[in-house]
Amino acid sequence: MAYWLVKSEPLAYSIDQLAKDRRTLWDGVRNYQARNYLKSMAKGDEVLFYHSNAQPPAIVGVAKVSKLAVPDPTQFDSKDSHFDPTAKIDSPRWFCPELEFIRKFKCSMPLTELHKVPKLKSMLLLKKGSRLSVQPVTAAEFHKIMEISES
DNA sequence: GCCAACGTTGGC
DNA sequence: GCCAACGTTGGC
Repeated sequence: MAYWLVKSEPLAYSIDQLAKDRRTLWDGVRNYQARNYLKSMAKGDEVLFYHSNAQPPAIVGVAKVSKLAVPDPTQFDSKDSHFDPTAKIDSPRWFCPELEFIRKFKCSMPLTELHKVPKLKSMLLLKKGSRLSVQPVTAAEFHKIMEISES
Protein backbone atom coordinates (compact mmCIF):
# COMPACT_ATOMS: atom_id res chain seq x y z
CA MET A 1 0.00 0.00 0.00
CA ALA A 2 1.40 3.33 -1.05
CA TYR A 3 0.28 6.85 -0.25
CA TRP A 4 0.12 9.91 -2.48
CA LEU A 5 -0.96 13.50 -2.62
CA VAL A 6 -2.61 15.13 -5.61
CA LYS A 7 -3.19 18.83 -6.13
CA SER A 8 -6.14 20.42 -7.80
CA GLU A 9 -7.35 23.96 -8.05
CA PRO A 10 -10.85 23.88 -6.58
CA LEU A 11 -12.13 26.02 -9.46
CA ALA A 12 -10.92 23.33 -11.86
CA TYR A 13 -11.91 20.24 -9.85
CA SER A 14 -12.75 20.28 -6.14
CA ILE A 15 -13.15 17.64 -3.44
CA ASP A 16 -16.88 18.46 -3.48
CA GLN A 17 -17.03 17.62 -7.16
CA LEU A 18 -15.28 14.32 -6.49
CA ALA A 19 -17.77 13.65 -3.68
CA LYS A 20 -20.58 14.09 -6.23
CA ASP A 21 -18.90 12.14 -9.01
CA ARG A 22 -17.65 9.41 -6.61
CA ARG A 23 -15.03 8.46 -9.20
CA THR A 24 -13.04 10.45 -11.72
CA LEU A 25 -10.21 9.99 -14.18
CA TRP A 26 -7.27 12.03 -12.88
CA ASP A 27 -6.56 13.44 -16.32
CA GLY A 28 -4.77 16.52 -17.61
CA VAL A 29 -1.46 16.04 -15.79
CA ARG A 30 1.32 17.19 -18.13
CA ASN A 31 4.51 16.77 -16.18
CA TYR A 32 6.74 13.73 -16.64
CA GLN A 33 7.62 13.19 -13.02
CA ALA A 34 3.97 13.48 -12.01
CA ARG A 35 3.02 11.14 -14.84
CA ASN A 36 5.49 8.54 -13.64
CA TYR A 37 3.96 8.65 -10.19
CA LEU A 38 0.47 8.31 -11.68
CA LYS A 39 1.62 5.24 -13.60
CA SER A 40 3.03 3.62 -10.48
CA MET A 41 -0.16 4.00 -8.45
CA ALA A 42 -1.71 0.67 -7.42
CA LYS A 43 -5.37 -0.07 -6.86
CA GLY A 44 -6.23 0.68 -3.24
CA ASP A 45 -3.47 3.24 -2.71
CA GLU A 46 -4.72 6.15 -0.63
CA VAL A 47 -4.47 9.69 -1.91
CA LEU A 48 -4.55 12.99 -0.05
CA PHE A 49 -6.56 15.60 -1.93
CA TYR A 50 -5.02 19.09 -1.86
CA HIS A 51 -6.60 22.35 -2.99
CA SER A 52 -3.99 24.60 -4.58
CA ASN A 53 -4.57 28.26 -5.43
CA ALA A 54 -7.31 28.14 -2.83
CA GLN A 55 -8.06 30.28 0.20
CA PRO A 56 -6.44 28.85 2.11
CA PRO A 57 -4.44 26.23 0.24
CA ALA A 58 -5.14 23.03 2.20
CA ILE A 59 -5.40 19.26 2.32
CA VAL A 60 -9.14 18.73 2.22
CA GLY A 61 -9.81 15.01 2.10
CA VAL A 62 -8.88 11.52 1.00
CA ALA A 63 -9.42 9.45 -2.12
CA LYS A 64 -8.18 6.06 -3.23
CA VAL A 65 -6.96 4.60 -6.48
CA SER A 66 -9.87 2.67 -7.98
CA LYS A 67 -8.32 1.86 -11.37
CA LEU A 68 -4.75 1.68 -12.66
CA ALA A 69 -3.57 4.38 -15.03
CA VAL A 70 -4.81 4.24 -18.62
CA PRO A 71 -3.91 6.53 -21.53
CA ASP A 72 -5.26 10.00 -20.76
CA PRO A 73 -8.05 10.59 -23.33
CA THR A 74 -7.64 14.38 -23.18
CA GLN A 75 -4.24 14.16 -24.93
CA PHE A 76 -6.02 13.08 -28.15
CA ASP A 77 -8.87 15.60 -27.97
CA SER A 78 -8.04 18.68 -30.05
CA LYS A 79 -10.82 20.62 -28.31
CA ASP A 80 -9.45 19.91 -24.84
CA SER A 81 -7.07 22.35 -23.18
CA HIS A 82 -4.75 19.43 -22.42
CA PHE A 83 -4.56 18.31 -26.05
CA ASP A 84 -1.06 17.12 -26.98
CA PRO A 85 -0.54 17.05 -30.75
CA THR A 86 2.64 15.01 -30.32
CA ALA A 87 0.83 12.13 -28.60
CA LYS A 88 -0.17 9.23 -30.82
CA ILE A 89 -2.94 6.69 -30.21
CA ASP A 90 -0.49 3.82 -30.51
CA SER A 91 2.09 5.49 -28.30
CA PRO A 92 0.29 7.58 -25.69
CA ARG A 93 2.40 10.00 -23.72
CA TRP A 94 0.12 10.78 -20.77
CA PHE A 95 -1.66 8.44 -18.37
CA CYS A 96 -4.28 8.79 -15.68
CA PRO A 97 -5.60 6.51 -12.96
CA GLU A 98 -9.16 6.62 -11.67
CA LEU A 99 -9.63 8.04 -8.20
CA GLU A 100 -12.55 7.30 -5.91
CA PHE A 101 -13.86 9.57 -3.18
CA ILE A 102 -13.31 8.35 0.36
CA ARG A 103 -14.01 11.37 2.53
CA LYS A 104 -13.80 15.08 2.95
CA PHE A 105 -12.24 16.29 6.19
CA LYS A 106 -14.59 18.07 8.61
CA CYS A 107 -11.85 20.64 9.00
CA SER A 108 -9.47 21.17 6.12
CA MET A 109 -5.77 21.35 6.93
CA PRO A 110 -4.26 24.59 5.68
CA LEU A 111 -0.63 24.76 4.66
CA THR A 112 0.08 27.13 7.53
CA GLU A 113 -1.12 24.51 10.03
CA LEU A 114 0.79 21.69 8.34
CA HIS A 115 3.97 23.74 8.64
CA LYS A 116 3.54 23.68 12.43
CA VAL A 117 3.60 19.87 12.69
CA PRO A 118 7.14 18.63 13.37
CA LYS A 119 6.44 15.12 12.01
CA LEU A 120 5.43 16.59 8.66
CA LYS A 121 8.40 18.85 8.17
CA SER A 122 9.95 16.68 5.45
CA MET A 123 6.76 16.39 3.40
CA LEU A 124 7.40 17.24 -0.24
CA LEU A 125 4.36 19.50 -0.19
CA LEU A 126 5.97 21.71 2.44
CA LYS A 127 9.32 22.07 0.69
CA LYS A 128 10.07 25.42 -0.82
CA GLY A 129 9.64 25.45 -4.56
CA SER A 130 7.84 22.12 -4.66
CA ARG A 131 5.36 22.36 -7.51
CA LEU A 132 4.76 18.71 -8.33
CA SER A 133 1.04 18.08 -8.67
CA VAL A 134 1.37 14.38 -7.86
CA GLN A 135 3.64 13.41 -4.98
CA PRO A 136 4.46 10.35 -2.91
CA VAL A 137 3.63 10.57 0.80
CA THR A 138 5.20 8.32 3.44
CA ALA A 139 3.05 6.04 5.58
CA ALA A 140 4.13 8.00 8.66
CA GLU A 141 3.08 11.30 7.09
CA PHE A 142 -0.20 9.87 5.90
CA HIS A 143 -1.08 8.42 9.30
CA LYS A 144 -0.12 11.64 11.06
CA ILE A 145 -2.48 13.53 8.80
CA MET A 146 -5.26 11.01 9.52
CA GLU A 147 -4.60 11.48 13.21
CA ILE A 148 -4.88 15.27 12.92
CA SER A 149 -8.06 14.97 10.87
CA GLU A 150 -9.71 13.00 13.67
CA SER A 151 -8.74 15.40 16.42
C1' DG B 1 -0.59 41.05 -9.32
C1' DC B 2 4.10 39.65 -7.98
C1' DC B 3 7.65 36.64 -8.34
C1' DA B 4 10.59 32.44 -7.13
C1' DA B 5 11.24 28.04 -8.68
C1' DC B 6 11.00 25.00 -11.99
C1' DG B 7 10.17 22.70 -16.64
C1' DT B 8 10.25 22.93 -21.66
C1' DT B 9 11.67 24.49 -26.14
C1' DG B 10 14.67 25.31 -29.70
C1' DG B 11 18.74 27.65 -31.87
C1' DC B 12 23.40 26.84 -32.06
C1' DG C 1 24.82 19.22 -24.94
C1' DC C 2 24.42 24.10 -23.60
C1' DC C 3 21.68 27.69 -22.30
C1' DA C 4 18.59 31.76 -23.10
C1' DA C 5 13.96 32.60 -23.56
C1' DC C 6 9.68 31.54 -22.38
C1' DG C 7 5.76 29.29 -19.95
C1' DT C 8 3.67 27.42 -15.73
C1' DT C 9 2.81 26.66 -10.87
C1' DG C 10 1.24 28.26 -6.81
C1' DG C 11 2.07 30.78 -2.33
C1' DC C 12 1.67 35.23 -0.81
